[in-house]
Amino acid sequence: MKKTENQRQDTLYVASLEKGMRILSVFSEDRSELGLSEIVRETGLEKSAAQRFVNTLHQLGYLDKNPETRRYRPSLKYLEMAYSYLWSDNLVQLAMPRLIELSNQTQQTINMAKPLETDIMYVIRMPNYRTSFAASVIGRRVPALNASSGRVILSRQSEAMIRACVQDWPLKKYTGKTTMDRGAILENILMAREKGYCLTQKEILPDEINVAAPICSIEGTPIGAIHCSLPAIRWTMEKAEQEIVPLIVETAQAIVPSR
Amino acid sequence: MKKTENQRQDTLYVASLEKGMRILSVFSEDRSELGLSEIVRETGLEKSAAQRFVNTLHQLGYLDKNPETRRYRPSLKYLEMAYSYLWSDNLVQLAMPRLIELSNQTQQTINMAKPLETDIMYVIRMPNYRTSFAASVIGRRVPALNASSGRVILSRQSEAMIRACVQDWPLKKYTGKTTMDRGAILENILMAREKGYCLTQKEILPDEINVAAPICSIEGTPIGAIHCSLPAIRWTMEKAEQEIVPLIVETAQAIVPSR
DNA sequence: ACACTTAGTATTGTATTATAATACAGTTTA
DNA sequence: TAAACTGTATTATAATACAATACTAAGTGT
Repeated sequence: MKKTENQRQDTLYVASLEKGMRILSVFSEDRSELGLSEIVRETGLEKSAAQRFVNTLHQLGYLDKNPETRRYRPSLKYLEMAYSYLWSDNLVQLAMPRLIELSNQTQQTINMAKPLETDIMYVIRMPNYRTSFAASVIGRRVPALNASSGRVILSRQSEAMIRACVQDWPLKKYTGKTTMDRGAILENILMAREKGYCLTQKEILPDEINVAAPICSIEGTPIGAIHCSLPAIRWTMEKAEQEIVPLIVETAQAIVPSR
Repeated sequence: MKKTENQRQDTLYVASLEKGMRILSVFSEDRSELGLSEIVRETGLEKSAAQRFVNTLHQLGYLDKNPETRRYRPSLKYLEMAYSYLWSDNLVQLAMPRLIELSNQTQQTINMAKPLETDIMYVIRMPNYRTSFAASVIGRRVPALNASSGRVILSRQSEAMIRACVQDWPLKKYTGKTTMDRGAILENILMAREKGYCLTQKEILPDEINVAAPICSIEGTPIGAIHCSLPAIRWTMEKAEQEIVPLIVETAQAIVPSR
């Protein structure tokens, strides 16, 4: 065994726990069922280590085991954790009733997202018409620069910060129409900065118009965004601006977390 | 230190990981922000142990730390885990578009739940009018006997099994109208067994009528349920039976997982 | 403003516990 | 029918998690 490059080798760091969590987190959108050897491959752990940790997680109920195939899957405990999170986030609690209301009014798909590193993560989703599965589940991460929510959150930062982020942050090509031109993205964000909301088109899904407005703390720092997806077949940017924007902006502004 | 009652003391069980998970899972609906000492109290771990594990989980990004109060909260990683779970569950993937459709048609609150030990857990929720926060988030657990979904899932088991469960499983008093009479519950379930759906009233929320239908595998074993909540002010059991039941039952029957 | 309690943090020597290696047993592939 | 691959079980070793304890900071009550 080569000496691992573990800098944080203080006595307050439990390496075993890290390995266990590595296994929990190896399951993902495209890795939803894994056998032991696959886990070994994906995590880089020793076979015997993987064996012990998987076994433990199975006994604790975090991984379901298919006795036929001997492969593992995330269990409902994964969902229970989401429940704990959602209760701990008072922004979610504040926003929930208003988003339900908004979803009712507009009869469109409504989301709330929070910034997470260079991404945004969807924390509330209320689909209102047939969309991709990915677009209907919470916990999804998308590069902030790709999403109207991410852009409108960024738009509340200093202009210097915005420029830096637009330059450095990752960007992913989702559709043929995904803007990969960082200049255009900067322009879009600066526009959002002026107007107080962000409009995008066909960035992540081919036939979708998106409207987003920022949620800010009392001090003015952006902590999330509400966003509405509209089918581009039946909507135009102009119509969205007239009919949807006011509702989104008003709802977002009404959400001001106590602290 | 007394010799712990750890039966499963085989070499394939990593006790450290268990302790770490114990900390992750101590956060819940009513424990959403905890300091170190509180964690010590709630988990029963040694102070120094809690210190190490909390520290590790914080460094790994699973716990957010408020530098002011030095208290910890579940991080967005908790949500990311839900995302992994949802992708791994093909029942969820199958059901999602149909539930969106159903939510559209009925304009009522639609849920999908799965059995989990003696509870059910909500895995999809689509609120359509103002409800309690608890009723709008996934991952929530409710005793199976309390919920129409739980009952309708049970109703597809053998009558012997039903009787046993109705006798033994836990029951929680949510409202003044929550049925604590196990005889009445049995009757309700047997009725559901005949009719193929379950109707309840004011069991968990004071002004709510619930309609549930089972989702079964090809072999006929119940693996989940769809359920609709109606405000009792505007609905009666009869109206629900006429207008909602057919839609719910049809949707539930249309969901048959491949294997 | 005072001691006083409670909270979080840092350090260390020890042995308990996680460890890697390896052997074994089923399954699928050629 | 062998070969290559899975998952499972066992063991001796030392590395790592451990509890104790001391320290510091922040509240609490008188």
